[in-house]
Amino acid sequence: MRELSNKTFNCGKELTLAIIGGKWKMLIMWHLGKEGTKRFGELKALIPGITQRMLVSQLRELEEDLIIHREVYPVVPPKVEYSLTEKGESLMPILEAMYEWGNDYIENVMNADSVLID
Amino acid sequence: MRELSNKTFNCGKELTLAIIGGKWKMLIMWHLGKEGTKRFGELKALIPGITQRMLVSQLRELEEDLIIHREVYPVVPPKVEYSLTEKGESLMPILEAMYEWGNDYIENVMNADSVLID
DNA sequence: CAGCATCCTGCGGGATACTG
DNA sequence: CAGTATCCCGCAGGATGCTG
Repeated sequence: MRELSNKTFNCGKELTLAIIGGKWKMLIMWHLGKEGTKRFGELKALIPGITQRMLVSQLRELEEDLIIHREVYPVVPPKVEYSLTEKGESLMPILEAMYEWGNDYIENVMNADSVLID
Repeated sequence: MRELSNKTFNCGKELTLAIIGGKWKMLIMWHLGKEGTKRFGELKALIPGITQRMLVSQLRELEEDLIIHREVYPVVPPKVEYSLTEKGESLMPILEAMYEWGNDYIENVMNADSVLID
């Protein structure tokens, strides 16, 4: 389980944070969870600003943590598809709660609408 | 709202992550949410491994983001109490979900019991 | 007791170029 | 198309000492 087994946590929520906390991980999971299976190139197009290097590394870590599944098709040119595992799906309710809490915070606390890129 | 207003986010959940993502923030919120108001020194004692510098900075940021309230009593020696605001309370369900998901992950995926310090 | 002031380090993440 | 391979840098966070 990645370097996760080498680390210690004060509590379960820190482990959760360690898994979803990467710069682009929630975005990736969100797309896979809401829109289903995606190819590498599709994800790259869906996430403006991400570099290939970062997309690869974030995907690898999510895969190692058993959050996503990587399906390689032995064709030329290469075709690789990513999808959420069951464990990954089980994180969606948390992401949704964070999504709503964050949007509410932006509206009611920061009273701004333009903090979001999307 | 701290540097938060200077940054942009792809979506609400990233804002949420930016608020709770500090190294010790969830721990602090957890204690305040579960056990109520705490003094600075009590928090320090409750969170082994944290330095004074980090405790102060994490508390300041949480305060700036309106997650916790800081009550200063003008006495000698100083007495300062910290508690969750309503906004802070509204985060507890998310922390609890993360707590349970993480513990479940540790048991069923990592099948280990000793990853946790606590 | 509840801080602030400094100094320092690791590593998460960006930019760029190359390839089966 | 879906990746490696390098090089590089800012800053979150640790260590330590001082103070009203």
